[in-house]
Amino acid sequence: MTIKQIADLCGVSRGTVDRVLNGRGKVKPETEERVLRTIRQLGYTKNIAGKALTLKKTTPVIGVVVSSEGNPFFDDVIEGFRQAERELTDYGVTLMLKTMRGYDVRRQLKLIGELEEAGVSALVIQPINDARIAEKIDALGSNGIPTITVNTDIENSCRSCYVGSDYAAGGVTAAGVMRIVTGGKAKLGIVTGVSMLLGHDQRHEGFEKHIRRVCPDIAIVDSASAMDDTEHSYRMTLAMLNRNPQIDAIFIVAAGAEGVCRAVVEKGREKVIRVVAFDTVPATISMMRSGLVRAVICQQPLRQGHDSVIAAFDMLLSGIPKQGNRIIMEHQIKILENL
Amino acid sequence: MTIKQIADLCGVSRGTVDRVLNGRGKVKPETEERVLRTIRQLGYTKNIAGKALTLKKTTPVIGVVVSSEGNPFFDDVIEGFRQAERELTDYGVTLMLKTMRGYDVRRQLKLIGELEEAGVSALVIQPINDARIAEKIDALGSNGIPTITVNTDIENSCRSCYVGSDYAAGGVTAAGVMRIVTGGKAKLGIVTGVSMLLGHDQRHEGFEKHIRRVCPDIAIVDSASAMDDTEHSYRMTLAMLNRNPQIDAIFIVAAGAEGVCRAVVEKGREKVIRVVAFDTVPATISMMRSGLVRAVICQQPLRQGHDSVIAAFDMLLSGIPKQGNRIIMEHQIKILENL
DNA sequence: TTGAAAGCGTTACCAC
DNA sequence: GTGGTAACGCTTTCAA
Repeated sequence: MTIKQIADLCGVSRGTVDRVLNGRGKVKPETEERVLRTIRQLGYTKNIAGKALTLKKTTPVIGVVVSSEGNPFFDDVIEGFRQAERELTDYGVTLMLKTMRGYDVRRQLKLIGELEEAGVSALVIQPINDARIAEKIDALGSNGIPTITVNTDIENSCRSCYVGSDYAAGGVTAAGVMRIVTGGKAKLGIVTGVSMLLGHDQRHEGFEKHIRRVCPDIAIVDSASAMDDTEHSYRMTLAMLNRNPQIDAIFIVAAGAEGVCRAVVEKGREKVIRVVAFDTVPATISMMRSGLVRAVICQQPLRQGHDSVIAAFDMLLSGIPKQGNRIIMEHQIKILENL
Repeated sequence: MTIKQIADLCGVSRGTVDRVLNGRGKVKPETEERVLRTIRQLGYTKNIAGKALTLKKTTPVIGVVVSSEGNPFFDDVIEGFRQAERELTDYGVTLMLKTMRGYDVRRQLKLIGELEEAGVSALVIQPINDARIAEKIDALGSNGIPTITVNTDIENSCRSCYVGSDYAAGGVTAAGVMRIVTGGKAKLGIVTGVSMLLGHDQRHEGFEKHIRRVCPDIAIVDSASAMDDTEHSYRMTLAMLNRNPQIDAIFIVAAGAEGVCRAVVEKGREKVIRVVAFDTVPATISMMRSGLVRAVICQQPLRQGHDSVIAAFDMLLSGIPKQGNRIIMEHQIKILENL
């Protein structure tokens, strides 16, 4: 079914059908009704090859906002953005990337505003889980600018699609890895993440619940807060190890592995403590090589970046996310051999 | 740079540039030279949006040949084929799927011939590693029909792209999993795969080499041949366990996990023997649930199917595989928690 | 409120 | 050998 066929069947012109399909108004109600009825009966879907060709004339810009500064995990995500951008050159699509440090709502709102000013056609954003951001996303949506959330999702907003991992499932996977690495027996310390991001708490909870359920001999003895910061996680871990010298395993919920490991080495416990962490950033990888980190759970940052931009493009092309409104990355278990 | 721009610059028509670009002949040598020179200088690449639109008129068919019968691993691969086919409906692309059982070269040649007769525009094939198949692939190539190899590759042919795993690396990953699952100490039996497929030997070799290099306390005491067949692997494993009652770990190189496990249970060794296997097929999954199989290495069959068809489509669209001539699936380590 | 026509980039076909 | 034209499906613009 093409627009032309619909038009012929209804005895109107292609332009009229286009106006109905895209809600551009200025169509007599009964004409609109007639068009809509035939569309419903014959099940029209926009042909993306045709749409792609016209899209090129407008050279659409996709805006991107991520808290990547000081967070090496995002190096790969951004590489994924760029990879997708290269794939989309034929469609005239370009990216406008704004990076920030930390999780300040006002700052994020400002960057979104700048992109809006610049006239972007779609948005890819790693949202802070805050009502003001959700509101902004909804406002953009009613202006015809779809938003894709990447890496972390946001509650109570009408974002078009989330691209990232299932954090709770990631926590369960990490628990399984811990089970195998420790042989099911350990005194465990947990280093937590950032509660401003929706995922970190979910991951932590998934981990603890599963450990308690299937590993009676793994005791969670203490926890420390890393705040996604190397220095902070170093000091907190050191304090934790001073409080609990019997700890022989550590789970790191999010960033901060470098600080944790420094503390472990400083206490001379690197032969005893088995660490399970998230994300294959350079620091984690080198500590895996040294044997301190036994396994890492990876959430495919490159693909997150790539797929989120492609999802934004799909929104421009067809108005619906091709793979549904949640594109979930599987967690990969990385050991020395498959780094 | 578009064909029209090139044409205008050379003072020829679009048709002529098209003939030069696609080698359709009937162009005066000096005209051709002129066109080629400007193309080289200005770096023309075909616009895929434009090409896609014309492709639709020809409703191209992609032919597929896989040895899927009796091999549940391929259920997911085929699901991936279908998923890609759905994504390509807008381009008028359809699939023509031929399945076979086992690895008979003549049979595979016959199926390829049938697809050629039917006028397919591109081929996706799980090739038997045999010179006759390689020849056929080359012959198709010179007739303008590109071939994508999926799941296993073939030596000495000019296939356009291989989509599948790196088998040697998969063997190394499996060795790492075995190292962790056994704590680095075991009497190991190996159940081998099918030597007609290029990958199985590579995987086996990658595994053994790595075990010998990093696990001095894992002794490889015996091996049995499974031939990708449940019955056969059952009998061979039983014989192996009778010969070597001290075996307490088994690595299964390819299919046949069900037979292996039956033999282990029959010998009453299911509490002692730790199995590491490949591919998350239903039988393997249920044995993982029962605790006999400790971990499975997965090579992303769904994505293999999907990406190979997309790669074939890319060949039709742009003449080169978008992601290079090797699309390598990462191996995923599956434990109970991330099945 | 609607229709007609041009254009996006490529290819196929027919005429010269 | 070569050029012109129509076609793929959609959007935009201009005219009515």
